[in-house]
Amino acid sequence: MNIGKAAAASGVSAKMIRYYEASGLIEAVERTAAGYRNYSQRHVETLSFIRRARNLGFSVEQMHELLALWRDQGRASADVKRIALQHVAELQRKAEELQQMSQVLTHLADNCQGDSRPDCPIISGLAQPPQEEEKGESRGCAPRFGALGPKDGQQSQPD
Amino acid sequence: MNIGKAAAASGVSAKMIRYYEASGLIEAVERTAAGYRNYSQRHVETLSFIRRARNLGFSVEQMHELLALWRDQGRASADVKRIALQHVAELQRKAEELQQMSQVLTHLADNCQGDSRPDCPIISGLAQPPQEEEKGESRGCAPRFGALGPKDGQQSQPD
DNA sequence: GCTTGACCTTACCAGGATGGTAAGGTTTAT
DNA sequence: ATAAACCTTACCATCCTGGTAAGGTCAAGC
Repeated sequence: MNIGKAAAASGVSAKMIRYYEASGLIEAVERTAAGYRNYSQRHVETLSFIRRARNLGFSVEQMHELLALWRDQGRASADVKRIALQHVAELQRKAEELQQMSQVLTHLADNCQGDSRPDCPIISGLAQPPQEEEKGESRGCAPRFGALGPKDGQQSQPD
Repeated sequence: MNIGKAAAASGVSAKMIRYYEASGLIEAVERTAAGYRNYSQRHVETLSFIRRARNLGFSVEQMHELLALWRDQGRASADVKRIALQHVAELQRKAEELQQMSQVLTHLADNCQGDSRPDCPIISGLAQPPQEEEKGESRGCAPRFGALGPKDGQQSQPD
């Protein structure tokens, strides 16, 4: 099957298939007399594997590792597990941060009247346009975004 | 404060601060007589938010929108709220997606013996086509990747 | 004063992952 | 046979990020 079919079957674009080949993630396949790449079902499986790993957020770097493990069936699964768990930790961290951000934004929206008045806490609660101090006391209802950022201590008190 | 200080305080590299400024995501700040950018605490807040949003995978495009909410004081708060809630929905969606990914990977890793045996479910789970329908019991230990929502339907039809 | 090192400025270049386009050859279907 | 659809390579573009270079500036110390 040519690259178009393989792309359709695997969900990886032909463009990316060539890219993966060029970058060494996958091996070059046989060509027809005309120079067309010729893929087998096995290749499609590999590509599907790659696509799924990519969908899961694995970097190409990590896929390199995973593919090596995949191909070398004799390898200890502990390696695979290690890589996967590393990724899980990362995913968890991101998910939590998203949740935090969502909560803050929701809180802001909850305190927003939703009418036509322009004094919305979503606006006042977040930094002003990067135009100087603007030392208005943010209308009182401003939620603190510091809650989101464990790292920065204070805010809103202009120098 | 200098760009370096602002970078350290916000977690956004000086490089990226300049990039964000050049690309219009943030406005240019005042300069000292020598041309140094001069940031206030508020700017650091904005930058911190940008950093978080970036960490969470928001595109610069989306951040543009988010930042526009804060900047456009004249906008009716209803609009702000609506847009903010859209973003909340997106945050939630992303968080859930990440959680799903995390769960799948965790599940895979849990079923991975971590010993030297080569039959690791992470590998086979990734290799297996997303069986959306799940009409066959696969091979028992195969985690369902369809849950993760690969959008493709089929593959594995040999030519 | 002057020197030194750490900082700032701009302006480039690179790289990963992906998409687009162009120019030309091939396969296939009408 | 001709046209459409496909393939090939080779560029270029994008986004975001980091690196480097060449030069200006600030804050310390002698």
